[in-house]
Formats: sequence, C-alpha cells, structure tokens
Amino acid sequence: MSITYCGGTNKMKPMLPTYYPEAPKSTDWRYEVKYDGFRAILTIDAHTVKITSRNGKELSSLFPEISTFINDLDLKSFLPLQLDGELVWLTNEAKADFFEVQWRGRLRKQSLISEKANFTPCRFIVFDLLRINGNDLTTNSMSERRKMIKNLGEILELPMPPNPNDKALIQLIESYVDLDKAINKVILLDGEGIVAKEIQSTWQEGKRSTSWIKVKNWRAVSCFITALNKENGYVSLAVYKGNEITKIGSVKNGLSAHDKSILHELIKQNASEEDEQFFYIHPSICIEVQFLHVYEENELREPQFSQWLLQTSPNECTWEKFVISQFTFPDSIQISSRDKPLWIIDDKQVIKVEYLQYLREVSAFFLPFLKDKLLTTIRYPHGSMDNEKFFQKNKPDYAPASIKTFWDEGIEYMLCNDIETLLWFGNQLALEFHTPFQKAGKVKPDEIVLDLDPPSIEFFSLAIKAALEIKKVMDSLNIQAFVKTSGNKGLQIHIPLPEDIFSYQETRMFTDFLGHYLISSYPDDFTMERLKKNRQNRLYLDFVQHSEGKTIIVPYSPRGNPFAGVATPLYWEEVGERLQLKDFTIETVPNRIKRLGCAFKDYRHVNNGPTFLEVLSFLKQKKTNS
DNA sequence: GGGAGCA
DNA sequence: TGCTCCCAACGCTGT
DNA sequence: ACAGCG
Repeated sequence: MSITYCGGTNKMKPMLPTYYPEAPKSTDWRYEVKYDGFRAILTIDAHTVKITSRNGKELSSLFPEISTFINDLDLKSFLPLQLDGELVWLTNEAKADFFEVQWRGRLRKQSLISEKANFTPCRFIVFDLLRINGNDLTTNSMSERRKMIKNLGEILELPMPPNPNDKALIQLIESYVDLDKAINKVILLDGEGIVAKEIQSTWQEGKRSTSWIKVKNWRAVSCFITALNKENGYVSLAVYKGNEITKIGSVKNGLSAHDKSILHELIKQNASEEDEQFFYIHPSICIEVQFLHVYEENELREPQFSQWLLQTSPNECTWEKFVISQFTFPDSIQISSRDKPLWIIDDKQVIKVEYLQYLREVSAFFLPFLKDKLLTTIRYPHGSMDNEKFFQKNKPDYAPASIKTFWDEGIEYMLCNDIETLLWFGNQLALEFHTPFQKAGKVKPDEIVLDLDPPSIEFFSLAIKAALEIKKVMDSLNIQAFVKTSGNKGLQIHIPLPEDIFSYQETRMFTDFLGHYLISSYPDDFTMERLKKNRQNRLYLDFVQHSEGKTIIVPYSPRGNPFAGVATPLYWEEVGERLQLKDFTIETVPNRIKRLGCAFKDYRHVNNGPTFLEVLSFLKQKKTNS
C-alpha cells in the first residue's frame, strides 16, 4: 500500500461511489446523506491547511473561511490530519446548494471572496477520516474510521448532523443504520440523495468502488417531446401551460441503446418540420423524466429518461403538474390540495406545495425562533385572498400526537420545534406564526421587540427614521439590536436578552425611556398617543405591546397579505430610504438567505445581559431621584 | 383544513 | 349527504 | 365600568 504524505506533491484522488438506482439494504451497510457540492480532501499539518478537489485543484484560497476556522481549532494532538468530505453551501441538515458553491468557486476578486466568506460561509462536511496523528487509516474498516470521526467531532465540539445555523464551518455527517430513516430524512429535507457504505470496506484511493453506492432523490415529471437535436442527441421536453406549449428542459441520458434508436426513429418519421439543427414533432410522445431539481424556470438538473408513458395523452402533461412534481415529500407528511393557490402576486400564483417548499427552505433559520415558544397561528383555510381566517392556539384533536404541547391558562398550546410540525402547520394553512417574548413556562422575556408601525405605507420613512434613531441609542449604550421587516408595512427592532433574567417590569422601564426620548426628540414624527384621532400622521410607538401575553410575528414567518410579505431579518446597512418592504416575500427570501446569509445569525450569540443591567440600574436611580 | 353537530 | 359553525381572548389606559 | 387600542 502507498502512503501519501501531507504537504507532499502527491495528489490524493478520492474514492468514488458507484451509482445505483436503489440502495442495498442489510446490516452490512450504513447510510449517509449525499450533499451536492465539491468533493474535497482536507489536509492539515502544523503549518498548512489544504483543500484539494477531485481533480487536484487547490481550493483553500477560494474558501479562506475554512482555513480560518481550522486555525482556531485546537488540533495539535491530531496532526497531521486528513479528512474526506464535501465542500458545500449548506441549506439545511440534509441539503446543500450546488450552484451557490460553484458560484463561490468562480470568484477571484479577493474583496468579494472575503465578503462572501464572512456573510455566507461555505462548510466542509466530513464523512471520512484518512489520517490522524500522521497514522494512515485508509486500510481500517469504514466502521472503525466512523467511530474515530465521531470521537474527534465530540472532542472538537463539531456539529452532527450538519446545521447551517451553527457557526462551525467543519461539521460531521450523520451515519444511519436504518436505510428508510436516511431516505425519509433526505426526502423530507429536499436533499440530493444518499450514499450507502459497506461497514467492512477500506478507503481505496482514486477508485470507483461498489463498497460505496450512491442513490439519488429523484423527482419525476410527465412531459412530451417537441424536438430532437441532430448534433448532440438531446430531446426537447415540454408541457402545456394552458393551450401553450412550454419548454421545461431536455434529456439525453437514461435510455438503453435500443430505446434510444426507437425514440430517434419515431421522431424522425413523425417529424412535422426539420431544419439544420432539429427535427420537430407535434405533441404525441409522452415520457417520464427524472431530475434532481429545476433551475432558471425551465432547465432540469441531471435529467434522465425513466419510462415511456404510452397510456398518457399530451394534454395530461400540464405546467401545474410539473410545478407539483418538483417537490416531493415523504409519505409520513400528509399534504392535501397540493395545487391550492394561497397567494396571487401580479397574476402569479403561489400554490400550497410552493409554500411548503418555502417553509422547508427557511426551516433551519425559522425553527430556532419558534422553539419552545407558545404558538399562535393565523390560518387562512382558503388562502390569503379569502376573507375567512382565524387564530389558533389549542391543539385540535386531529393534530398528530408527535407534536409537543404545553398547557398554559387552560390552553393546550402546540410547540413547533421540528420540520415535521412546521410542515403540518403549513398543510393546515397556518400562514402566520406569532409568539410571545418568553419561552413556554417562563415568566421573564428573552428579548425585547419594538414595533415600528407607520400609520400607512406612505409614512414608511418614519419607521426607517425611528429604527435608525433607536440604533443610535443602542450603539451609544453598547446594546446589540437587530432589525427586521414586519412583513406588512413596518419594521421591528429585536433586542436579545439572556433567558429568564429580566422581568417585564424592568424591560418596560427601558422601552418607556426609549419611547419618551424619541417623542421628545421628534414630536412631529413619533407619538405614544393611544387615541387614533390624536395621532395625526405620526408613527405610533406601541411599546406597550411589549408585555407578557402579547405576541409578535416570528422572524421568517410569512404574512397573509396580498404580496406574500415575510418578516425578514435585515442588516442595519440596508435600513435607509431605498428599503422597499415589497422586496421581502416568500418568493425572494430563500434566495436572499443564499446571497446574504441570515441577518439574525448572531441573535443567540450576543450577550446584552451586563450592559442591560447597567442601563437598568441607571434608569432605576433616575426614577428614585425624580 | 378538518371535525362536529345537525337536518 | 351536505350545510354551518368553530377554531383567541389580554392588558393597558384615558374617560 | 367601559371604550379604544393593538
């Protein structure tokens, strides 16, 4: 066997999985989530960190955040260390976005790279350990290597399974004993697929091995053929959008040689037209095509022929069915009326599965704010366009038993602590999620939220002005504050506090002080006047809203308003005259997170406790003096 | 969205 | 079988 | 006590 030295000139070619349509199922195998990113080997010695791609390209300078993170780890006793894994842009526990990492890999401008590294860092997901302490482990069995990875992860406190909301940039893959559990997880979280690994297998350099088997999480669409490309053999695919034929992509792979020749003959013989490049054919031949996901509206990623649809008429291949086919959910998640329209934005419908997809996309950032809080949802059983809506707190009898509940004042509240529950709420058409400021069972708030709601959208600039004034005060007090849109017409300031320390009476002293400061500084802009008729067009500082029993819209909750607004965490730099609330919707927020990250990612990492205590004692003193 | 109560 | 109804409810403040 | 506000 050959030994590869760290820092040497040898290029380590990774062991590769073999593609199978189905995973082997036995106790000799373990199952891992397959992430869509760059396969890479991480080599760390006392002086250098190297990230090497599958084709031997050096990636560490393109992803400097990984090296920076590693340099802060205490690895001395493990060096030289070599890890096998995937460099990814993590969406959730079981999904990575290939386009984001690919785009990152193409950046060359240093300033842009470091900006991205800071706001939307990529992560290295470890699934194998090749060397530790300089000892070669590649001839050890997979199960032995796995044990050592787990051990290393525990010592270094690296997250497992991966979590995009965790600041650690090296994270560990989970290894499942149960195939169905792994598949269920991947389908639930819209992942790429799984890799099955034989427990006795060794790590074989540069080899495509049948000890590692990859299985993809395919989506499938029924469509018809419109053309054959003479040059490259690609077949154009389309569906009906009303009466119009709409292209959805093209496919070449997946056909046997026999099927391929049948298909090409069929198109040539029935062609309605022919030019230099294509044979064209009217809708008649229907096929099912598998793909991983759709990009740019009408291109399929990794399309594959899966079967002939001889019994299907082209009329049955519709755009609506195509949209639904993109989103698969495990059988354990029951979804009714998948195509029900919930919002209509400029003639474009957002249907129920697209809403569920939104929830799944933001879940890693949304769920932490719902965790262990008594939930009030607003349900729109006929979508946001209909007048009928109602609040719901109590767990209905038909809710799944798996949902955790908490009794408070005669109400059995539901807690939304996991993605399954979130999707259940989504299927129930809960479009808005509201929570109090304290965790279930606690009497003291863990945050202050200030609601800056202008009298109407025309006066939105007042909310901006108030937010920026409050930011100035917070900066001068050295208190860290966060800002988000309400999803409707205003802004909200969040101030995280340590849990269960300060009382509502104390936070009230602070909001009173802030309110009085603002109205005395800008009496024409802000008011604390309760009576509407006395407010004129001033912004009402409803700081009374901050008390026990009151609720506030949760970050990343959608709103049941016509433009599908989302309560969106913002960066302070974005708060200015150019801010447009209509830009923050269920259509835009998932991409926003990919481009800019979550603006609240430090929310539970800041400690406002000591400074808030100081400010309070100052306010208390002021009160006794006056 | 889904159950219950009712005709 | 189809219809209608239900699904929250608190606290603060000015008069 | 009650209306008005969120």
